[in-house]
Amino acid sequence: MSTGWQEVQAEVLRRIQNREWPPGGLIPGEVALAREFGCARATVNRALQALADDGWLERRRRAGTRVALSPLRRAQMSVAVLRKEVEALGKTYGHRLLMRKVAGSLLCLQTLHEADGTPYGIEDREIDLTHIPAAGSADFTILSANEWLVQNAPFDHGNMSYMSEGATAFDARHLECEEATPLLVLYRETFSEAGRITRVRLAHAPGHVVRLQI
Amino acid sequence: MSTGWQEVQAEVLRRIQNREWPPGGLIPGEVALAREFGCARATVNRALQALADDGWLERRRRAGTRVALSPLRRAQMSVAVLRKEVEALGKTYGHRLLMRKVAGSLLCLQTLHEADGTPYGIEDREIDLTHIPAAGSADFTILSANEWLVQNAPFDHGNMSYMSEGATAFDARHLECEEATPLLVLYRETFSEAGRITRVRLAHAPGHVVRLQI
DNA sequence: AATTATTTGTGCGTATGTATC
DNA sequence: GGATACATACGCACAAATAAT
Repeated sequence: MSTGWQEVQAEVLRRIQNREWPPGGLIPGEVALAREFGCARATVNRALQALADDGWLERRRRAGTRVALSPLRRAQMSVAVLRKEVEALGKTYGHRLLMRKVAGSLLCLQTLHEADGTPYGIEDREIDLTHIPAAGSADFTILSANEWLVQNAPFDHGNMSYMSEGATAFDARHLECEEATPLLVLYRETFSEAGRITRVRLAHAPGHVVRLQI
Repeated sequence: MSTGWQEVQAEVLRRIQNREWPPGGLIPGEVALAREFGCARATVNRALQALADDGWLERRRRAGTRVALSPLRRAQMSVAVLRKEVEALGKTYGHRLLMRKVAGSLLCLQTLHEADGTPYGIEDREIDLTHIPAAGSADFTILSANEWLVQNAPFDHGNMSYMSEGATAFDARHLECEEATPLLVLYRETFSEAGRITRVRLAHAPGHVVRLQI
């Protein structure tokens, strides 16, 4: 057994997956494992730490390290830059600013996103100009608001929701589908310390799929 | 400045978010930061490592550490155990096995999931008995197939897709909605080394929302 | 209820490896 | 090849949490 923490991690993971160490079971302490693997305790610690971060182990001082009861697997989803999403499909991205108006401190935008010239999604967005004043003078016909904000308005936290909705008349007109066609719709809000930066509703074209690896 | 790696991490993250260290920019080396923070280089290393894991930094030997160009924020989504999902809403979970049949080496199951007695989702699943023979004799009326598999069939990898579909006649009957009502539908496949363990289609009740924090 | 023993958490200093400029 | 910066190892020490007594 060589002495890298990644190798220790791999071996421990193997034992978990092979049920040599069953879910809920206590595994040997760090010193014992270090002895077994012929490495320093810090190396074992690094490996177990990483496995705990990934949800395979649950560690508590004095209580020891247990194999997680339900090794919850997680999928990661990034906050999409639609241009990259489209280009990843091998298609040409385009977008058109359909509407821009200011209502009080809110900048309201409607943008149609296209892939190879066909509608990809229709976006309805509000940006708070008190928090992002630069947005008032940005030219969203060049860089879409979606991409401009990712680059220029770093956020603290936010939330996303996916829902299934029937196409509204507005959706149907721009996505070139029948009204009430089932659409995958994304809502997203992002916040800085000061408050909400932007809120967006993005209705994807019919048949759109959100894929995740787990 | 105290000397914990978490504090170093917090301070570095603050500088990234405040643009004191702009995207794409090179940040000071580990030794310099260790000097500044008055701690060991290993402590700085731990902090930067963690930030790199979270996508804030990109590190390359000899090239130094840079602030990620697009600090892509990621949302995590766990592979749902529906019972926990329902209970997290403060509702009572229930499930009913509607159909069980064996076709060749495939075990086919249909399960209705309920929250407080109302339909939550309708699941259509195939399990490969050659890979998970124990599934053939499991009683899925007690523990749902969803939960049984999470506990008994650890998987290597898999994929999930979310789509928007109109309710089929089958969906509509069990979810107590009109046909063609827009539904959020989840498809998931999981694999072990040997091959595909299970494939599932889960149609959520109308109005279902998938929420993610970012 | 207080004490002790055990286990993980995390720090330090140091040494060496390794990729890359 | 040499210099540089990160990657990761080692051994040690002490802190913090908590199970066991």
